[in-house]
Amino acid sequence: MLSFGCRTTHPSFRKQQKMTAAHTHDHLTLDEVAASCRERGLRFTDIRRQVMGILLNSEKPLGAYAILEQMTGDGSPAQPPKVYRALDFLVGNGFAHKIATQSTFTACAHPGQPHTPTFLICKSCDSVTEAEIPSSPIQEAAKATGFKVEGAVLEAEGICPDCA
Amino acid sequence: MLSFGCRTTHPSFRKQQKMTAAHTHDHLTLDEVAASCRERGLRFTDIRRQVMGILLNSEKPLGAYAILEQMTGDGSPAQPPKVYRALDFLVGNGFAHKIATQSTFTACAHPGQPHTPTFLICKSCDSVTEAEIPSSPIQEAAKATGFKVEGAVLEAEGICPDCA
DNA sequence: CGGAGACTCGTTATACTATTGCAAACTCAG
DNA sequence: CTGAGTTTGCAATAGTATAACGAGTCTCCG
Repeated sequence: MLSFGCRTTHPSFRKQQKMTAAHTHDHLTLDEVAASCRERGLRFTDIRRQVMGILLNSEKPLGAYAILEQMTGDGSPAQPPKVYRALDFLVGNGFAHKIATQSTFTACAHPGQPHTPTFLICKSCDSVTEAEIPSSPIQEAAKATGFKVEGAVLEAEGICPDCA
Repeated sequence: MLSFGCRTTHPSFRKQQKMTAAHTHDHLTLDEVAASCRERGLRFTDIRRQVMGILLNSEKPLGAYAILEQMTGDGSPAQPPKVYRALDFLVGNGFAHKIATQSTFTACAHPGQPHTPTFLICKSCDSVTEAEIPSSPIQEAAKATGFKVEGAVLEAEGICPDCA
């Protein structure tokens, strides 16, 4: 079951969740990220804010160079390390996720707690939904072998409800 | 629980499984792949055989260009498309897997049935073990949302039993 | 204040991963 | 043989990510 507050790029799925524009749990706001950083003693710099804003604004996950293209604000031609460093920060602190099978990045839909997101990627419409699996079965499978899991990537490709 | 016949790159783990050199289920042989191709009407060409051989021979997953480097047999400098086309064939037909988080490839450890492998990647010794999760939890999580899963990637990073 | 240490940023260059496009060669059934 | 479909050779290019290094900035603490 999807947790409440899941983030999906699929417009009509969002409608199903009966979210409102005013107070959506679809994702964070920049101010909330800023507050979280303040609490945790992290520096939410201009570049990081800019990248986070671009991710929050996007319907779909974005590649690093797609983000780069949107960073034309300051006049100087943005360089890759700028984006990758910001993404490292955002992913490392749980504000965004990397989708490994696509080499794209997306804002986190379940902020607050460290978690292992599951991404459901529609082959037909390219929408990506961040679901949450209650108790990770990977943990169990690994535990049986003595492997200590510190982080996991779960990504599924298929057909979303609206395309089916 | 790990299925019997799991393939791991970790030497001492292999020892725990009490595998023998003579008749190991650690992985396929080239002849078995060839036979499987014959059965299914697939063409197991020289290039594909060569790439499969390199994967089977390797302790660890290999990047496409690492494979390329080992393809010096025929004199002509091997081109990337050569390797990628062979890998597409091998992965597409279940003889090998791609490890998305590393952009590497490895021989399949559970041939015969289509399956969703789980890779346990040790941060310490870089070993990679292919485990198998009985009933995919992703399937269940997705089913609840109406998402139809056609393929999934499960990869966990952590510490293997021998490094712990 | 002011110095030390840690973190962040700008910049250049480069490494690594993967695909496109087209023509030639091969394979196999009819 | 012949034609359709597949595989290969080859050249170029697209896309993703990091290395290295110096300069600047923040914060803590004396």
